[in-house]
Amino acid sequence: MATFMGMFDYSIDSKGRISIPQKMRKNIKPEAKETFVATRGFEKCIAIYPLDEWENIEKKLSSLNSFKEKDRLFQRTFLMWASHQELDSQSRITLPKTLLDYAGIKSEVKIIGVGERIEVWDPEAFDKYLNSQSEGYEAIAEQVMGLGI
Amino acid sequence: MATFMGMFDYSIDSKGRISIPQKMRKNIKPEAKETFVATRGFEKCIAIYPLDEWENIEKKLSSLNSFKEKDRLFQRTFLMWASHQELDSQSRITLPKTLLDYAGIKSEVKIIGVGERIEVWDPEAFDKYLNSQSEGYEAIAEQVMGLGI
DNA sequence: GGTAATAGTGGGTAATAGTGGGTAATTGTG
DNA sequence: CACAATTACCCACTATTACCCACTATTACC
Repeated sequence: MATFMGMFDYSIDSKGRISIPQKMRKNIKPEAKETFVATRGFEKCIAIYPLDEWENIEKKLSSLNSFKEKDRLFQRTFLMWASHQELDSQSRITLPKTLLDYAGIKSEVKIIGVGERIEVWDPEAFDKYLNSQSEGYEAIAEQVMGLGI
Repeated sequence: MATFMGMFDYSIDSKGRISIPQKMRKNIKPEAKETFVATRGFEKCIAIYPLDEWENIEKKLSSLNSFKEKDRLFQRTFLMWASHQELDSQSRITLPKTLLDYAGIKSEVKIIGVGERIEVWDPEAFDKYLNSQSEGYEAIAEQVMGLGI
């Protein structure tokens, strides 16, 4: 599994392009073929998966039954935000305007590595998200990681 | 499996033609032979399947028992809306007026990729559909995909 | 510490995707 | 059989995208 980590301040140019940090590029598998899937993330951000990771998600999706109403709703709302993007010769991808609008991104972004995916946030939105949490870092760690690591 | 995704704002011209977005065309298999089947979708939209995907649906339909009344009803209502459409030299297909009327489409449309099919919506109808859902994106994801993605 | 390599950023130009419409062929109708 | 109406086929325009080149600041290396 590609494990992305770290936090980077980058910028988006007038054509909607964003560089993928070299520290993240170097642990992308060759089978991802320089291709990513950009989609709406949970909370107000953009999520970017290398192709090989995305295919795991597609496998899960293919088990849904499109003759069921709730499955259809999820297929639609989940897939409508997604799009394939290939690295250009400068190691950038283009993010669709719909996603930039959703995430409230203007020109500066915060890129963070979150395990199997990369997230792109508007800097202010990210601060706001962190500050909106009532519980601190240590408290959440204890809840989520439970009995220890 | 051809996995269509993404959301596009397109228009229908005075002859009822609609372009198939290039991002969707490029993951259509050659055995689909530039042919699609357009039919009535679930909810207020038009569903478009590449020929090879449609054949899977036909297989499912053929497993129905036409000696049962309910099966007959479904066969009829499902198939009566369907028609083959081939791409023209500009990568467009013509949508029958019956379908456009059903979906309430005037001239602007929202095209969304939903896995094995492409859906065409009237923009307002699509917003209405999304807004009519009581649960948000994150909540539905958790329900349908279980423990998270 | 100085120099070379490279990561991140910006922008110009050619290709092409999306859109619109004209004319010929086809269909079906009176 | 002639006509109207629809459909198929072709050509043309425009906005977007893909591809390429260029610059600067940081990082790696000797």
